[in-house]
Amino acid sequence: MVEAAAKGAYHHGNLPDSLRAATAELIAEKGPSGFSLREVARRAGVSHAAPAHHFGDTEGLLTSLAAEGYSTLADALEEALQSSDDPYECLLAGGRAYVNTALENPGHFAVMVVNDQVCNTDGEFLTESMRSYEALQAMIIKIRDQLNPELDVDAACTFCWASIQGLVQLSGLLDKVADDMGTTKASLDESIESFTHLMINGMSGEQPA
Amino acid sequence: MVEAAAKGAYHHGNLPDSLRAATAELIAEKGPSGFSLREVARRAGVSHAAPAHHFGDTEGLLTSLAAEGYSTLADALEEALQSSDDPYECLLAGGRAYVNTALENPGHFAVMVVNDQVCNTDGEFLTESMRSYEALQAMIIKIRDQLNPELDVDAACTFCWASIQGLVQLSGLLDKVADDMGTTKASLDESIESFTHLMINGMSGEQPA
DNA sequence: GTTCGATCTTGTCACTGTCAAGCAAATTTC
DNA sequence: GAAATTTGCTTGACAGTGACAAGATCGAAC
Repeated sequence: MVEAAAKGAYHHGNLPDSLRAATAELIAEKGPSGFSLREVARRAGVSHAAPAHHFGDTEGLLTSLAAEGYSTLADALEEALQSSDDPYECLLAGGRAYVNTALENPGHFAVMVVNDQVCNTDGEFLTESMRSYEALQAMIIKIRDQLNPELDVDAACTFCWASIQGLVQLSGLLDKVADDMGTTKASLDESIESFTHLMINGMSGEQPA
Repeated sequence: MVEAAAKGAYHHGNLPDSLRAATAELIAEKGPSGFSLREVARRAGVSHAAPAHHFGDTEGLLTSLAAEGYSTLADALEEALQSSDDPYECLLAGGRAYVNTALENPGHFAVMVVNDQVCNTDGEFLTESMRSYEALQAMIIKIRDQLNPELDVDAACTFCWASIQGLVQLSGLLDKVADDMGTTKASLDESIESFTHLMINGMSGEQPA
């Protein structure tokens, strides 16, 4: 507690962080089903039972990884939220932030989105996922205030969240890593734009220029 | 091949079907991570290696289950497609069909949506998932023809698919089974309506009555 | 410099997926 | 209608897994 960095200086250095990193890397490489506590321990250079000491069990480790992912996502969304006052631009920035974060953290997102091994009542998990949700909510409120005063904010939030999450999934970002990160990223950028347009104007609305 | 029903009459009766059913039940009970080949074999009353004979390995069994799920979904979507000529009513019927099928087949949907243990290049899997996608596409074409001639059908399909899939996920239909099926079903019905409205009119559009 | 608690290791257990070999029943072949 | 063959399933084995218990080792506090 004396030094700033000393907080994380254990025998190993900082095992919890190393274990999370190893887990993210492993899942990004082999997919969620390729995960194993023992392999993670091996990669971090510790014995097979070391993870249990910090995270209890598999669920504990994966939950912690998911919380870390939501924390990163929340930061990105909050930044996007303040990037513009125009509701369309703001939502677009949010979509880009979501997708970019997913691309940069495939191992995290694989456990964040759908994973029955994650405890979604965990404190830090709840805090960070709520922070992400609230950033989205603020974007939707901008839309309500400037475009449609009668908009049901809750319904719209669920709608946007589901849509963007579905997009990330459909793009195959969650299984094995996209080896063609380049082309994936390019087509995703287009998708984000068409999604944003459709979310705001709907399928019956006028088309973009 | 002589009799109609004889095709499935093995020692056990019809092991492949029994194994799929046991798998769906097990996953619905304990979630995808609670699945085990040996537990499935136990429930079907056969030895631990019996499944391998029909499905090769875990991936084979889960892929087969996913294909079965998409087949059911495609049937439901095709029925919804023909339920109305009104594009809004048709899409609404499609959304209801999707959600109802998911509710009635939680074990199937848990492996259909996101699962790196499913081989998505499998023939039957491809056939049935394409059949589902094409039913949705036909709905979107109705929208284009009657509401918005300039609609990008492919983009709209991806959008709808992602949205509805995201909704099913967010509703927690894929983890553990919803024990409160009643209330879930009711709130889902509302969600489907608001989703359909938002997909067609967008967040900036006029609100429903 | 001893105590004490946090960090990590070693050893073990029941369980898992997969493979190889064998058995039994059904179907074919003559 | 018996022999041969294919199909359906069982038994046995092996390396790997998650979780637990007990012990070792290190850092810090006093």
